[in-house]
Amino acid sequence: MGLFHPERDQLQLEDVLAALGNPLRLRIVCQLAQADERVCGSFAIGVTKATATHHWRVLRESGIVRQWQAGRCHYVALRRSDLETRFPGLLDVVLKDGAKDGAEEHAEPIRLART
Amino acid sequence: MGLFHPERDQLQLEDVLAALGNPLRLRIVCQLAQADERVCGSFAIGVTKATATHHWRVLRESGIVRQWQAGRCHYVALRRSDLETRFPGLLDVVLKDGAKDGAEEHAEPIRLART
DNA sequence: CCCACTGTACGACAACCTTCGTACAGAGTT
DNA sequence: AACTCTGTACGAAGGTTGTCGTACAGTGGG
Repeated sequence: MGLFHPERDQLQLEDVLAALGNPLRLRIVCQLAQADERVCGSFAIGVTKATATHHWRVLRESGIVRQWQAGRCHYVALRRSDLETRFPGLLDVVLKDGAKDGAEEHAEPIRLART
Repeated sequence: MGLFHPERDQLQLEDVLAALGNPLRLRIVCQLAQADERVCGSFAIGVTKATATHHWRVLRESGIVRQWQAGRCHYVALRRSDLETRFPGLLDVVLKDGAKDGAEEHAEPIRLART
């Protein structure tokens, strides 16, 4: 069950905006921007694994993130250069705004709800 | 029955992105950007009046456009400076992308479906 | 080989979104 | 006053989204 990733020139602005137009996904992207890559499970997003999988899929299929498996974990990274090529400036706008308010991760993470 | 408009400092990036994350509204915004203000009914968007009202409301309540009544018509305009102040660069990104593909209005407008 | 761990697959459910038709409200015209 | 025109209000239908629980698949460690 390979993970679908759209090619850079298939990215649709409308899909990217729709993916970012959700508070949870917007926070995830801002958190992710502070590292080059991270393990999916390391995010303190306060939803179950099933829900998290759903949101990762939306982010991946809109072309915002790339995911790959390594051992038991899935890694995830922002597709910075692809986004910058197709929609120059967009990521800057989003991240700059996210930096203002609660983009920082909690010192005491919420972790997944009920595992 | 006044039309609700959020203040500039109440605008939420997430709402703006969600509003733009719809093909119809994205096209409307790109068309609207080519003029300072326009009559709502002058857009060739191919949906009924009721549906158009819905989309104008989403755009208005997210803070992307301002609407006001003059005589029988409603006028609409992009809130360029408010958007630029709160999310600098965002509108540029969106309009630049919209300029590539079908942002131009049809010479032979579709007009409303079934009036 | 069996267990623990990370994440996906699937099915369910409620909430929301998009669209429409119909009815109505307000403004201008005749 | 009656009519037209633009757009809103409301309710309904159908689709999509966000969330969850449960079950399963793949990997690595004992």
